[in-house]
Amino acid sequence: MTNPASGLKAPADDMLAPGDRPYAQTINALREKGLRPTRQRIALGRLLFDGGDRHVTAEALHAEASKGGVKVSLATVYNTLHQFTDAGLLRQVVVDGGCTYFDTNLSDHHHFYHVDDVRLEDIPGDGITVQGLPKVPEGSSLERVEVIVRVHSNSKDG
Amino acid sequence: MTNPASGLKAPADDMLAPGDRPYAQTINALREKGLRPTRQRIALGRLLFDGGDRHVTAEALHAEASKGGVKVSLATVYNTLHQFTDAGLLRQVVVDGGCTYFDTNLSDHHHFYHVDDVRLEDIPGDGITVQGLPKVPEGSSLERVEVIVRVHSNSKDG
DNA sequence: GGTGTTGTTGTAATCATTCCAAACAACGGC
DNA sequence: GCCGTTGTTTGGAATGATTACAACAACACC
Repeated sequence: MTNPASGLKAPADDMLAPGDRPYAQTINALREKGLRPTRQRIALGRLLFDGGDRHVTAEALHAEASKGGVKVSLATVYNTLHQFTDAGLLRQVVVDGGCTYFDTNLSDHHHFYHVDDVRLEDIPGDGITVQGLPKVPEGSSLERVEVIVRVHSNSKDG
Repeated sequence: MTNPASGLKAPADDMLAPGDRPYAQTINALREKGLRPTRQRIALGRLLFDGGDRHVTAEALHAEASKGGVKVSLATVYNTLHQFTDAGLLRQVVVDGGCTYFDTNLSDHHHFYHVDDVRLEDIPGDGITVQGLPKVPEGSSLERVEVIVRVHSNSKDG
């Protein structure tokens, strides 16, 4: 568990009665990041961080929230995704001009990009190393090395 | 010279009188790709391929053409960049949701992305190897492995 | 409970890009 | 060289993701 956002997961606190403030951990995690634990942030945080690693777009998360009965505007979804990113709870991944993906997996890893399905997939195992990288140019400092493996689906029906 | 687009470079043909059809090579190169050698394509091709490797956006190329007295619409610049890409004369590089870059360097290489300047730079030397890549997922086939080294400028005045 | 601060919302604005139908230009045959 | 055919260009409208904004709501603190 290397994800600092794991504090947003559902509380393991079994002393909580069902229906009683079940998001204590979520609330604390948000507070620690200096984000007020609002209804919207809590709901989006739970969608993002309950369960495994995810790659979401703003539109997709908004749809998912709406479907789940969470009333939140698209503008707030964008705001929240950016705030979570700034707080280090999410990572932005760029693979395609069309839209921006946010990745809940913060560990050092890379991606398959399924060009035909417009879908992102973590590259399992952190065994990837990039050899032969030159020094970064004068006056620059390294932020991150991204490896994106672009793949096509070779389906017979495509 | 591994660039198939090199045929678009200015003719070395010194038998051409100045001002006389100086674009014979360009015209042939376009024809070979099944593209009618129009005034616009010739002009954009020369901007792109005369001189060293380049990374351009549609907007930037359009501005450059206009500045150089070439009358061409933005729509045509977009069309032409995509046609050149389909013809294998250009490569598209995605680093940022904001806009699409086209790279005249077709050799197997990677990029620095200067986040603060919104600028792309070839990584010199093709010595980069990526180790430990897993097989591509079932039903998928590899298109390309992209390595993007994201760097910030550590300027004192920024 | 009043009040200032922070967050949310709907809508308008922005920006890169694509779509479209009409005008235009290159080609091949004569 | 002229002409019809076909591919290309064009301006402007449409699109789609994202951001900006100003009004409204929730909260924190006294």
